[in-house]
Amino acid sequence: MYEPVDKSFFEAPGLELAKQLVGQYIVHELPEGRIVARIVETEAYQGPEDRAAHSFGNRRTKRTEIMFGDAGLVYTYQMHTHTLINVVAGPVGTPHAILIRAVEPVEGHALMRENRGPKLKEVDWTNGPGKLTVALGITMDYYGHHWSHKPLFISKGERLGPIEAGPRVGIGNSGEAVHYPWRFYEIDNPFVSKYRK
DNA sequence: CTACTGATGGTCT
DNA sequence: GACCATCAGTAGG
Repeated sequence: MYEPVDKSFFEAPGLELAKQLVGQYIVHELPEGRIVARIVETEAYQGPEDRAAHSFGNRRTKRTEIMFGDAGLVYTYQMHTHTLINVVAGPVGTPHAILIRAVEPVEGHALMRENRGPKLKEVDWTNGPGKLTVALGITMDYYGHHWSHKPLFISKGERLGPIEAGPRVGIGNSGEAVHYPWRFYEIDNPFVSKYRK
């Protein structure tokens, strides 16, 4: 069924990996059941040159430390009241990361509905980086986990439609980096967090 | 459909 | 004490 990808999957350069992640499955195996979701939107953050990255200028703190480690590690962090989740990219010492911005439910719909609340429509369960972690049951405890290991892992999926590149979301004060087209998403997929004019 | 806004708490200086 | 890689709500076209 669903098996983790090989560790070597994560060795691609940051921008390449961000594109390749679109279409892959995130699988979370919980005692209550299995949740599977397809990645439809990602963003690449490439410290130390990227003003918008937490690791800009090789800033190395308790929070960013994991990005200096192996590709494929899980980088979680808190944004206001939400948990956001990333895939570490680049060789050891290069603090790149890919933010998972939106996914599409594949399996475990009942669990996701339970996690997000019975009043919400399915499209609102996972169409944003802070929403999908709640839906999938992902917490800060996964900081430093590896995406090739159970119970939370990336599994081979399929690209269903063409993807498009555009500027990243929510990084207002980042100078030139604001315009870099480092956001990748499946065109017309209803779970993509937002479309720009 | 878009645009704006208040709530929110962890992290870093 | 400032700064957010956000969300849910509301108001209006």
